[in-house]
Amino acid sequence: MSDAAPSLQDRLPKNYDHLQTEPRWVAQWEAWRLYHHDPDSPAGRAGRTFAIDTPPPYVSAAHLHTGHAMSYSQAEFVVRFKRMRGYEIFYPMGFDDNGLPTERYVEQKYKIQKGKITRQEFVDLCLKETRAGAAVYETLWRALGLSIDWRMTYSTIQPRAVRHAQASFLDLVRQGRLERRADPILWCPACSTALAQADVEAGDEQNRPMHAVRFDVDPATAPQGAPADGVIETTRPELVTACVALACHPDDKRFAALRGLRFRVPLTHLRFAKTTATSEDGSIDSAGVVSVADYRTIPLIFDDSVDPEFGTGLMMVCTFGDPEDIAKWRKHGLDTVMILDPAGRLTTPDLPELDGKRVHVPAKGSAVYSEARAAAVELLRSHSHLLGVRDNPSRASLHERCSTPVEIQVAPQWFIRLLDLKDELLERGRQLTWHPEFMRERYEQWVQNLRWDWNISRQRFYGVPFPVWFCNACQAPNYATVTELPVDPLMTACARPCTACGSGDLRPEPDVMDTWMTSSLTPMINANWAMWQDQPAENTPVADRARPTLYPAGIRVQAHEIIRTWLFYTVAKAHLHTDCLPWKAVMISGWGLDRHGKKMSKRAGNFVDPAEVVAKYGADSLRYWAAGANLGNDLRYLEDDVKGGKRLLTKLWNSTRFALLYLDSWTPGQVTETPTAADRWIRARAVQTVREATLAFESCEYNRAVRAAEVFFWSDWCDNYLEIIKDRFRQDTRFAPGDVEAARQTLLQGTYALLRLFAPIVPFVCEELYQLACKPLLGADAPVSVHIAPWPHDEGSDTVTVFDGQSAAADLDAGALLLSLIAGVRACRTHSKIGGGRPLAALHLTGSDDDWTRIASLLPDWLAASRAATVDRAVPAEAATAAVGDTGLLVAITPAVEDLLPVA
RNA sequence: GGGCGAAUAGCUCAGCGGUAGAGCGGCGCCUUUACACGGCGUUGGCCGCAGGUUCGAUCCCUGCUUCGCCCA
Repeated sequence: MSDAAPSLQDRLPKNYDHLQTEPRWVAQWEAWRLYHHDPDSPAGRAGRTFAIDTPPPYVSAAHLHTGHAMSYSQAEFVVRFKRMRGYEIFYPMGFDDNGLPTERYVEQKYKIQKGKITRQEFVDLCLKETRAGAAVYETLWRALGLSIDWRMTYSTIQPRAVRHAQASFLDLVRQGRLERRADPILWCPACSTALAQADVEAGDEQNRPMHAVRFDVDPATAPQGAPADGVIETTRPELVTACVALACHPDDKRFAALRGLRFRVPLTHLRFAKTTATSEDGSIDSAGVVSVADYRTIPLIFDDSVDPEFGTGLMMVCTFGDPEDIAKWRKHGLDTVMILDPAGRLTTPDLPELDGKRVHVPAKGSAVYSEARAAAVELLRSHSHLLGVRDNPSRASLHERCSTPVEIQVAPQWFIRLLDLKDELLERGRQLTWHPEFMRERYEQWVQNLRWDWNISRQRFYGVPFPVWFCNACQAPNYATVTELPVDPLMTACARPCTACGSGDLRPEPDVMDTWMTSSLTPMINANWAMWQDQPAENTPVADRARPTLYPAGIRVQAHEIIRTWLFYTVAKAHLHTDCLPWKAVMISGWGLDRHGKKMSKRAGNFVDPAEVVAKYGADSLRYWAAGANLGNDLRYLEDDVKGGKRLLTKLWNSTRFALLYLDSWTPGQVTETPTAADRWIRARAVQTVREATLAFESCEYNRAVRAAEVFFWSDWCDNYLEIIKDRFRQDTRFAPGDVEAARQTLLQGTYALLRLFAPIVPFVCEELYQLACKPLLGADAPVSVHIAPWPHDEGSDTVTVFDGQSAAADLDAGALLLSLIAGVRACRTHSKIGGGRPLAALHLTGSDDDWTRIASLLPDWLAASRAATVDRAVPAEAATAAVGDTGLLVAITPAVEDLLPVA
């Protein structure tokens, strides 16, 4: 027993207590300002700054689950690695607290609806909830040990972020990228707001029946012998009275005889149909009120886009059922008949049976028969226009925030023109470094399939206001100036008369911006892009000062489902505003799944509370689980895997305890070391492992890094090396002082290397052990914290900085043979039921003279590991033998006398 | 319908041209002053199916099947 045992017991208790340790380090790191960004540090001044852009989560509180903990941990593995590599890190946390998700959360929590509460009351509630939510998040992020600079926290509703969103808007106006026009737009009837293409998702496949509806030929247009009717099939029978044309493929022979005819729109004879002129600025042709004597009649158009195989091959074009309708409406200059109001109700005053009926059930999902559809089907049936109904599995387009089927409305909106930029945006996607590479395809596909310009108007309350007033006299938009930002036109009058006509009668734009208008700017917000033009002012708060060195950022980390939104919009904004990529690389993480492989979510109820896991197993254990994901792949939450993390912590604790047992009260370097075969082997393996882990971390493949480190730690370091050297520290006389010194040097440097390898993944236990076991022995230059210790591999070279970076093949081969010999003895022990702790009288080994020459240098370590006194070539005939790997050699043991006696 | 990913031991997953790996589980042994939250030994597999390329395929190519996701 070491003479320093008492003090050691105090410093390294038998068990590792994460509950006591983790909060202590959170506080200490904070006190040390370990994670504060310092642009004036040597690395910062040398241009070695690494900024990370992580998703500002919606702070609609209390929906946190281990999936969130997973993705933020994964981002942080890379941050910690980069920090140890000597980069000046910029790692802020953001909170996205504006926009629809927060509004819906507030609506549901307080059982209120927009429209039944004042705008200010509503905004106040949103702010209250977002503050509460942010606090919950921050508590968890701190508990997880995320190395965030909390001084740099931003929120998308704070003035700095609002200023960015508005400055972005004005810059796009300046570039002519923005336009306000009345166009058909995606619309959520439940949320009463316009949407962008990215806000829409495909619903599950459901049976949405096809209704066969007969359209009669207008007799006035029909020559002798012409067909009497045409039959279409539709899933939207409630929109029949909004039909403005029938369409078929030009080559479809079945409908050739219908060419030139007009058709009566069913039901429109009951009353006059109302044709609405919706245009405000002339972008829609005004059809005026059509005078219809009896039926409203419509033409047959021929269009390549009609699929002859679909339905009857004849389809109706409504204004508007889907994007295909819009395309044909535009291309053929069709009339506009709007029968749907913003709340999703039919407005057909001439048809009381349908008027006011809801098109969709307000609840989630797409009901097959809404009240409007049921009424329309009944009406069509009673007038003999409904020829049949058949099953038809298909998908609905849903608003991703509320799962309500989207409709199409026409209203003036602000659009960012993007469709003409597809090629440039595709090129940007190719310039970006993707981890993993295959995720680029998601982006490519999304950009290629873009069919809507970006509508950034939202008819909501809680969001960034447009910095715009309209002139009541001439309708011209009047923009705020950049220096006036942030501004809320609802609260602040325009500072100037109308620039177009000089009128002083201006009204604010009531809409707010799409939340992604702000979220797409996170790298620019972090760099304070909107302040780049400002004069540097001494009294400008640090948070508001321009930080152009942070842009473009080093890396963006996010999950795959928001490639089409967050990633895409951010790339687009950076392209438009700064003509570059917003970050050098992007790392795409997967989802946290439940044990059955389904995505974890609050709504589905299959979530696990990360705070509970942290309390039970420690943040390190949860992080260890998160590190198990293959990059880009989803990861199941299995408690057993978290337990595996706990096992690792315990093992690190115990092995370092062992090391300290023999390092305590040791002054390094007093004796010249003489490394044995085992020392040379483990050092070579350490170098090999560092190299492997570094390469993995470099490409964001943290799971490979962990695996490499774990294999080394568990199989080589603990199971073999530590066992081999135990005898060196005991009474054994086989080893010279230089051999013991070599073991001590190896213990210290190996432990230090291991703690650094694991530090990005399990930062708490590594810090604790570093402080206790390594720091006191590393001398005056020892880093304050393991988390700013130099990574044991130089960047940009192949230089491993532990054990002289030597990894000789001969040492590895010798070590492999040594391990085989040890395993042979262990097998013999098992056969003879003799525990590993019992000394053996002798080892016996077959083999030629050459074999024995080869293993001569291994004998001291082998005997030590086997706790045997001697080894010879006389294998007893009666002895059980074991093979030595695939060498063909056989090993046998002679137990100590006391082990021979109690054979029962 | 198009795209991406996955299919490997009972379970969860690595591997990806050269005789199949880990963890968990199972079985047996060892209570050994770092660790029983251990250790040692051991048991588990036509590496989804069918072709092709190759001296050699779990790995590359083609087709198919099933599952997940993205987009029509």
